Amino acid sequence: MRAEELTALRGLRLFAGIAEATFNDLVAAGYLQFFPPGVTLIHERDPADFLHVVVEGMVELYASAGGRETSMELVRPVGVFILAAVLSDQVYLQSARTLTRARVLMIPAERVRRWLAQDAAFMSAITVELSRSYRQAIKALKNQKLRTGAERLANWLLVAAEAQGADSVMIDIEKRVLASYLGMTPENLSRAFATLGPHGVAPHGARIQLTDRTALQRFAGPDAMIDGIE
Amino acid sequence: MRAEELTALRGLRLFAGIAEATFNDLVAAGYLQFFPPGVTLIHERDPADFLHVVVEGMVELYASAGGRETSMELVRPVGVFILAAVLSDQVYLQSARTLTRARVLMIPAERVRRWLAQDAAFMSAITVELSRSYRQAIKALKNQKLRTGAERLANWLLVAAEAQGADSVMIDIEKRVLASYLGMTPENLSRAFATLGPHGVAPHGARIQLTDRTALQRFAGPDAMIDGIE
DNA sequence: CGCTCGTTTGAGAGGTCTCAATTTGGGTGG
DNA sequence: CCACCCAAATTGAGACCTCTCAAACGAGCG
Repeated sequence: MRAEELTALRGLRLFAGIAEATFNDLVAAGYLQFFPPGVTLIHERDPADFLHVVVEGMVELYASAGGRETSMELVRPVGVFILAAVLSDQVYLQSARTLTRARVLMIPAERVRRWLAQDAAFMSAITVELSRSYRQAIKALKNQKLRTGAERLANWLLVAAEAQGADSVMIDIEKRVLASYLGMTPENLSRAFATLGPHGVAPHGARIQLTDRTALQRFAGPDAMIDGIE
Repeated sequence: MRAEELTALRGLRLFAGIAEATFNDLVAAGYLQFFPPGVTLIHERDPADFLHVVVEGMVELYASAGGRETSMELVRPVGVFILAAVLSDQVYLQSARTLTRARVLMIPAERVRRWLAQDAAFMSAITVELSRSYRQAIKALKNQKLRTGAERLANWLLVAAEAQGADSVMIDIEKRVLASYLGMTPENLSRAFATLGPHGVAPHGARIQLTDRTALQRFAGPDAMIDGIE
């Protein structure tokens, strides 16, 4: 592993303040692997064997039921996923697949649980990370129950514009994935973009021009208790 | 506090295995109060001052945005709520109000955080509870994104029937609250019941007769990764 | 007995989905 | 370098689901 990657890993909330020995052993016990795009890393309903850390590339968490499927979360470096299943030694509630070529560190669940009991700082960091995940899930649920599709898209664009610090948003995932993440069909995403036209949104392929941020905000009704990132 | 209530509290996952001194101090520091129905206990956006435990009655967690409101969770004895906000010293993402006359134990957040650092078993128990809450939120999100309203109702009925161990389900909350919890309007809940008619569901006021469990299951498509309780 | 509030029913509008056809854009092989 | 090809994205039509507004119904309470 490259030094800068190690540094990035060390910077994870999950490892904040934990003993050097704990960190080193966890990373040493982990398998760092490259995966091509489209590979399923974990399957819903399987027992949680590894804690996964995305070091490079992008991973999609998704879930299925009754023949339908939906995107639950998009994980970018450096991000952890399926922490809860690992901690309580249960089955995964979500599946995960690579969206791009990706580098993933997989730490044996048993090892995580062992250090948990021995390193109070690690336990503490995990609690923080778990709280964050929980609150993010609550926000996603509110987003889904309290807004229409077009409103979810509008707010997503505002957050993305903020993150990219520009007057336009570059969408670096397939629109079908974005549609699923926002809880709609690809067809509906296209129509949602059309709906946002009068509110200062002009799509040019993957680059979305925001010509009137104020109008978009008026339509979107952003709310820190839904859109806020912690 | 009555002895049986203390026992019930002690049985909470949250307090499993923690030191007697920790438990006693937490309970002693808490305020145990009766509230009439319809009282708002906590407000979204307020800083988290107390960890709440429902000892008696029922409490609804709900959230608002853009003039809309939705029911997020129904907490019965003995249940804890807003744990994540208390742990990370943040604002509440949800509001809470009593649905019935209710008895609630409120433990100062600062006290919870203090013991957290001192009692490893308490920290561990909190991690378990937090994991459970997180997974429940993920399930709720899947339920919302992957099912129609009628399907959510059908699965809710199946779970309730299981819990009540009968061929009929007694709904002990207002139907408008159930509708909001299931992510629909009261009008739509009525229509959802009508939709389930051909699948062995016959409502008689608050008592719902399930005349054909097999047919209802076929319609509902129950899934342990959504409806399972942990 | 009559009021009030929750529930149900009805009608119409808007949102969302499916299926199908067309267009666009990126990648490959000639 | 270009033509082709495939997958993704868009557009269109119609059905279904869900919401709003309005009115009728019914149970509980004064």
